[in-house]
Amino acid sequence: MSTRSGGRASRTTEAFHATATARAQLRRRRKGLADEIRDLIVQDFIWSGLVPAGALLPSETELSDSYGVSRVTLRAALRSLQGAGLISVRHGVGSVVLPRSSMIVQGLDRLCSIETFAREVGRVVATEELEWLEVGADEEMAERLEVVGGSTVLAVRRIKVYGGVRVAWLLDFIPEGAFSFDVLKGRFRGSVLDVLLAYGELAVEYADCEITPVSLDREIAERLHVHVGTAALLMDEVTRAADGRAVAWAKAWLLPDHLRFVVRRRRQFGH
Amino acid sequence: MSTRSGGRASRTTEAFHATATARAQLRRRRKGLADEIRDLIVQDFIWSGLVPAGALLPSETELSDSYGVSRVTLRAALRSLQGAGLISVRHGVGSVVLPRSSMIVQGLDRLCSIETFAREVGRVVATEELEWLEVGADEEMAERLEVVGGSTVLAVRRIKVYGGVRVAWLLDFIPEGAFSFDVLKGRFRGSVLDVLLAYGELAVEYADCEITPVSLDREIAERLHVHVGTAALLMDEVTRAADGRAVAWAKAWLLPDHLRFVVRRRRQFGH
DNA sequence: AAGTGGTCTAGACCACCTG
DNA sequence: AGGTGGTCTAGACCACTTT
Repeated sequence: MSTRSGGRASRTTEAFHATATARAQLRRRRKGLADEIRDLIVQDFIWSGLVPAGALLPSETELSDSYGVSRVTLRAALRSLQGAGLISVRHGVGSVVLPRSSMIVQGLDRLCSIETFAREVGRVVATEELEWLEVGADEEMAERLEVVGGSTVLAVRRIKVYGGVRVAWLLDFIPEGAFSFDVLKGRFRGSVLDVLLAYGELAVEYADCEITPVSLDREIAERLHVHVGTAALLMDEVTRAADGRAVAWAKAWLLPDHLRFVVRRRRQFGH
Repeated sequence: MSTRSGGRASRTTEAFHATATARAQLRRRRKGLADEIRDLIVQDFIWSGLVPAGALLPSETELSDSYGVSRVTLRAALRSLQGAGLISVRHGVGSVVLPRSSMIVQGLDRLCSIETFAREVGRVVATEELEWLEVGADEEMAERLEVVGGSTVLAVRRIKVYGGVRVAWLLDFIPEGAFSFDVLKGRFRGSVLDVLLAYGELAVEYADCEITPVSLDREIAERLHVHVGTAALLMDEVTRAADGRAVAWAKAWLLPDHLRFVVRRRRQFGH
């Protein structure tokens, strides 16, 4: 077997050659060729278990031949996998599949909700004091969401409760036109992000998130039932679709006693 | 003048064409062509003030002709400038020079030093109150660095100063055997990480970093010349080589007034 | 020496924005 | 319509690692 730990999956490629090329013909192009090839590699070699952690993917030349794309495009796909922490690319050696992180805490670089994070570790986060409001965009909202001032924005506010304790105060703003307000309210189960992510047509891709340590002022401290001056993490992020459109602006004040924030910092090559 | 705000700097390129091409011939290649071109663009158009904030750089075709590189390479340079937040590239329009932030923006998922981030935006951070100590590993150090208790550990402490203001208190621990203490001290220019990253043999790959908002206690508040209770970000991270060995443990207390922390949260692939 | 990834090029075509 | 950025290709050569 050519996919043993440490071996290269050369011969495994052959089985894919014909079908991969055919599949590439059928591809929908809205995502960019490199991204599609990336997803195919993940499915065909990593998720399938064909190449286990520690083993090498087929070489760039083999992969580019298999999928019928240029080596430049194939390399863009590998670079993407590297950026996601799925493989490590080593000069003169090959692309090593990395072990899946056993991290229990949520990585900040993953775009998913507190609910999803809790569910993954078998816990439940409750939502309290939920409020929906339709407001006119003030100057800050207009700037962050890239809409004209005064246009309608849906605001959602609520408290997150975990193990009977208030752990976060969340505030979301969704501009009119980005997503149907009615659908959002109907499908809402505590997280705006989960609804947006579930809608493929919206193509939500990423959020640029700024992190600031703050001392809670009276207003928010009262909401969270903690003392004024308690240290908290403020996450301020704009969620964007693949085309760069802003689809939501979220602010979250998070208490560190019950939530841990972890991020894997990786060495960069392209810089 | 073609570099007025909102205008394109077309004609300004002509002046550079001859000299830029000549300079490109003389370049040293150890940095990668795209990175060198990026640096030249920053010097020639941005730092020089030739293209003010809000105005457009010359087009990609013009720039690639000027510097004598392919458009692919030129685009890699622009992508890099975009990643550093110096320009905004807009389809069908051009590359807009962005106003320079007085804050140092740190992409949390990138493993690089405060010094490197500052340098990328043309700023400098200074190091003060530097102290080196060799200590025996206590229980916590032994656990984090995965060494036996009591083994020798090199500790480095210092304050980071930016624009005359104290912005961070840093503490690093390096276990014996991971890296020559003498080489580290000799090459140290303010950042332990930069020395480690520069050593290819060490193969430093990533750091797992935990982020916590804290209210500064008296000891650290005094070091940073701020009030007790000031909000700060505590970053606690273990830096690891490709083979998983721990090569350093760092703790940093960072004041948010002059440092910004951003992270791009990405959707997970496939589903 | 052979095979791998790293970089760069010239050319082509497409999608987007603006007059 | 014309210029801009966005993407992709085929081919070439270099640098690194392993045999």
